[in-house]
Amino acid sequence: MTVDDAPGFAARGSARDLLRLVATGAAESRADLARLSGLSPSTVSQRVETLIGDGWLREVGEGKSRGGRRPRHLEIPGDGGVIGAIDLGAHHARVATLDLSGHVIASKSMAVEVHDGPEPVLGKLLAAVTELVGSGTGAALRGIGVGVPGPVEHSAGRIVSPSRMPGWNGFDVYRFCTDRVEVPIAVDNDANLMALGEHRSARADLDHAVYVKAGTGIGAGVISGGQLYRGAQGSAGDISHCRVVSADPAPLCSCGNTGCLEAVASGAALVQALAERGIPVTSPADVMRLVDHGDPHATAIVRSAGRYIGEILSVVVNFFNPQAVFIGGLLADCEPLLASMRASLYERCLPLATQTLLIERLSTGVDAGILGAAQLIIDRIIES
Amino acid sequence: MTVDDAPGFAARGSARDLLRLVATGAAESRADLARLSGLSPSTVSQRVETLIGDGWLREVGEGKSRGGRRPRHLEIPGDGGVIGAIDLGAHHARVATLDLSGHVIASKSMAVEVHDGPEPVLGKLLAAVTELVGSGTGAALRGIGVGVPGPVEHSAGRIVSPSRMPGWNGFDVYRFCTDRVEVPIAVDNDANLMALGEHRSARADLDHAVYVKAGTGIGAGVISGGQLYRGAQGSAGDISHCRVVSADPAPLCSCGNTGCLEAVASGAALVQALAERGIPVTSPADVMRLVDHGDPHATAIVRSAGRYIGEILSVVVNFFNPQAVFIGGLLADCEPLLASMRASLYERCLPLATQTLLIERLSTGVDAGILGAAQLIIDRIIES
DNA sequence: CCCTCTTCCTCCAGCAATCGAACGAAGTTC
DNA sequence: GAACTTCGTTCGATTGCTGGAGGAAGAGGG
Repeated sequence: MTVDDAPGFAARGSARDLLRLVATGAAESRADLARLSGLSPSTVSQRVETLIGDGWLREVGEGKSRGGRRPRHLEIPGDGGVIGAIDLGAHHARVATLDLSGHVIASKSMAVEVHDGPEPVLGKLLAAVTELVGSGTGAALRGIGVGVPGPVEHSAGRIVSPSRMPGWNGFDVYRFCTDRVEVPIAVDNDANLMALGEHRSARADLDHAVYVKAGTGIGAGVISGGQLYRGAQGSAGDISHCRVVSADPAPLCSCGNTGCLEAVASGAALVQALAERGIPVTSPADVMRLVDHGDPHATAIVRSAGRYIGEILSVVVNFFNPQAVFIGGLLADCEPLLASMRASLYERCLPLATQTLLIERLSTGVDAGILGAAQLIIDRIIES
Repeated sequence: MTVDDAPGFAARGSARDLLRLVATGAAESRADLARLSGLSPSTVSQRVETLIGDGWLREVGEGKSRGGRRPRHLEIPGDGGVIGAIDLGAHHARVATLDLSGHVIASKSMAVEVHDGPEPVLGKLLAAVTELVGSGTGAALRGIGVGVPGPVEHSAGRIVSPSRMPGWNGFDVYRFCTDRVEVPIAVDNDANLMALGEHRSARADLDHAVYVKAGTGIGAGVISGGQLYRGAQGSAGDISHCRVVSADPAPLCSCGNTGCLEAVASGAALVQALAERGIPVTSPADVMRLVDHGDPHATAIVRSAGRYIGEILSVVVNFFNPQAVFIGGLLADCEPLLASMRASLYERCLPLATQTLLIERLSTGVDAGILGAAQLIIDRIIES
């Protein structure tokens, strides 16, 4: 009512927040930090002092005067350590090293098959990360963030009943990694990491947003109150098995139900549907290529996928009333899909919920997942 | 990762929280408060002192010894003031007075028709509240909480594009009330207030829960992180116009779309559907009576309503992953509806999301709305 | 060149919230 | 009646922050 509603800004001012302001380039000096964080100059000064003492920040030269004393530039030291990131997909993975400000130093995509099972896949990826670290400047590895394409019990780092990861059920990714590498490990769902990465790196001003990952599978990550929202069991955002087609004959899903979103709109589903019509595709990337070449069947099927995703998202948008919906993953690059998803959302949501709703592609693209993985580690190691 | 995830408890310890512990009967002494709030005994003592000074608490006699010194009982004074509450429905309203601990002193149901327009309806209800206050102990009125069956811009107290409240669009309920009564006024959606009331009064331990109100219309309130979640525009929880039936011919909704949840599962929709089959019903209450009497048509239609609600809720549960789903409103008393809603949820949700999910009727019943209205006012006036 | 004004940053006193430890008050138990 | 519990208060100590004074360093005007 009128007066004293919560200000909407999350409480900015923790050591993490100050660091992020420097990392994103929003602040370059103590004065900047004071202005942006709302803290008093004295508080900022003393916080910065401890951050410098702990190696999180460094003074480096001076900036331009704005009519008075020159500000002393702050930056996050490049030699303060590197963070490893793994973003595992169904058919390929992306590994990277990032600096403490969350910027990518080196990255690499590689073909892996999730159904080869956890040990060989994770072993290969950990090796790739250590190789990237080794070929770098020699800065110490501070931790590794891991994203996997299935439900993760985040607090334990274990995989729980994934439908697209045969052989991974109950596998303890956290333990597997900590047994092999002696640094902090954080494991989460790929969609959650995508959400975290895009949010922190591109639109940290949003309080409530939904990030849909449409690749071989379909998932979503949720930001609520400026933070990653996980829900009661940590499965929040998992819209892959929402039923979208009630008519028979509805496609059978790997989860045993029929008409799941994943069974009609995921990359895997599109491949299967086209293959059944005799069109030779073996991967979602093939489908995207066909669409780019103007193949009518592929375009039609991609359009309907967008409609289906929009159908489920319309419920999500009405219920959650976010400020923005982002779409990422392989299928996000496909204009027809985005268009039909938008149409479906605008058609079926409350006008109140869509009047200022942003519906966009990820701005961080394929890097979102590894950016999020790094953020997870930064959050972990920054306090103490 | 294993270790330092957030504790899940919301920060307990504000003056509000202490008061609530006393109000709900969970704590009766300073020692209880210290144990339950996690604060140190000294902090509790001094907080309690100021609360007593401000008239929010009172010492009253001593309790039984538990092997040592007897605790001094604390209670919320009955003469500290009363709170007015209005819970407006489409065809009837409930007004009440409550004490500062949020317990109902007196309540009254009355027939009103929302389509008579805002001035006459609100005028009548405000009069009813002041009458209830007048017939009480003479304690001062501290504020009035108002719930209305449509979207409310909570920060302004104004109604925005309600589909079931002709003539109310844009009406400033807040101003109308403050112009007539010189006490704090708080306005919110009826489903939000139902959620707030049930959560605070019955299950304040839940962090994430969804409260569905199924009456003449259909709405939902959301608790996230122990707090009422409103979303970006304040329309969170509004699932009434989610499309649920893709088959033709889908019923036309008052919003102009077809197949909305409200058009197939609300009380109004059930009345219309039965009337079209020549069964003489004029209100949702009639439908409930028919179901109680075992009328097969009414039971069948109520079952399908439960299934439709469950269908939308399954998306909500997958996405939001709450600990509990509660159902309230007139239709909630109907066992077949609850049963088919449960079936639909269990069938279509991730096992992970439903394995510990509570699906229940409101425990505070018809009072939930006025309980929530009082909580809104308590929140407003308690600080200062 | 000097004086004034601005900006950046630090130092210091002080406030507010909380805690821990010590202690007094009041009871129970054996 | 001595020992042990429980309840509540008092009294520093700590923590986190703020505001103000003021020093450092520069811009600009006469």
